[in-house]
Amino acid sequence: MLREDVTDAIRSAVFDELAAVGYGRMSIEGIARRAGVGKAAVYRRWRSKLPLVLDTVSAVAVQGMPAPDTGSLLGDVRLLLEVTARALRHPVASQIIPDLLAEAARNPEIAAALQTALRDTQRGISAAVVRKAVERGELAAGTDADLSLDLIAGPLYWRLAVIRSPLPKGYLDSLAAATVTALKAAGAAR
Amino acid sequence: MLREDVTDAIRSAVFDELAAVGYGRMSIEGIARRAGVGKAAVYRRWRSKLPLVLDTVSAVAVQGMPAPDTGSLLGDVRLLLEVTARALRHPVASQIIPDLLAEAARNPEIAAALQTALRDTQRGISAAVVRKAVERGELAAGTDADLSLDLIAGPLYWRLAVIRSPLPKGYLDSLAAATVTALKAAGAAR
DNA sequence: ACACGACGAGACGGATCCGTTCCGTCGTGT
DNA sequence: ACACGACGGAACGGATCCGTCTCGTCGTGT
Repeated sequence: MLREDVTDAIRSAVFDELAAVGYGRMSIEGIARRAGVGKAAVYRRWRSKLPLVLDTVSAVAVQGMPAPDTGSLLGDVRLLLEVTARALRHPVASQIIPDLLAEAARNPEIAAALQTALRDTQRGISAAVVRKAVERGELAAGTDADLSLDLIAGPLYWRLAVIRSPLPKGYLDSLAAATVTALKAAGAAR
Repeated sequence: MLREDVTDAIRSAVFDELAAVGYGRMSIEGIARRAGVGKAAVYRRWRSKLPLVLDTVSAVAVQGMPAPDTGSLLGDVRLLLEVTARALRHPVASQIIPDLLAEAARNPEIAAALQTALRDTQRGISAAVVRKAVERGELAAGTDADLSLDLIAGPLYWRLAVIRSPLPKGYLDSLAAATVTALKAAGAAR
């Protein structure tokens, strides 16, 4: 019977190691060292680095974020941006996510794992927000779901994970307002 | 006298190696092998991996992109998106840029190099586009330059470098129209 | 109370890379 | 024409990691 506390220590060490050195440089030796664990304890659970990371990442993704439902498109977008910003501010997340996304361009299995862990979740939430706005008459019926996700998620991800600049006071409000306007324009354009 | 063809072969190999394995796994041994060159030829030019990459990246960034000037905000944004999309479609670029950006979160020297190579350039172009639109009366005078860059660059980078989905026909047109609307809203909000 | 087995530690042979040093060759500048 | 030096190749000791395999210890289930 594998000890759960050891499993947890390893999973936690994977996150720290991913954040510290990235997937490329990550080593099982380093993870075991960081977790205070023998290498055998790791190999007893996962065959290699890839399944270890895939499993650890998938385990986190299960925590599905519920779609916001504030009654207005602006409110939903504002809340969605707020939650996303909070997630992307965690130093560990903002290190690991871009790192794994870059690695996904090279590794189809990582790409698939991130697809279901991040992309599908966000796409679903974004689609739900748009759908409800259409029902309320705030957006045109044909509003493109993919373009909507790009408009909602793109600027904030760019700001927090690419440029890595801080968010000035009131930034999320301005961004939410601009995004809602963009969504309306995107629906009207077709 | 160092031979220039050898220097070029090394620089080219750096790009291929960065795209193939990423900065973390990149090795001077691998670069020399790929370039068909002795390791000494590399060490004769650069002291280690970091200056090699910094120098190679900086060399590319010199090719400054001119700010678009089509006479209308929509035209400028549309052209800017087109040029950016073309750049981000190059497989090598779309592999290297996210990889180095992720590494930049760990390495201040890489961060500084990318700052001047990418960020400052884009920021300048975006600011010029916004400034001209303000002069034409298309945007309010106080339109925030940082938010504008986020709105212009974010969705397309998200789409091409994060999600990595193809651009449907007419996507750039819809995106440009939505972005222009967002920019106008961003200016009016303050 | 006892046995099973997971545990941390670490040694192992093999692999890869580091940065340096030595060759013998070949291109270049004067 | 000649010498200087950069070249590709290869080897070097040292370092790190791989994946496996031993230890002796210690926790757990029955």
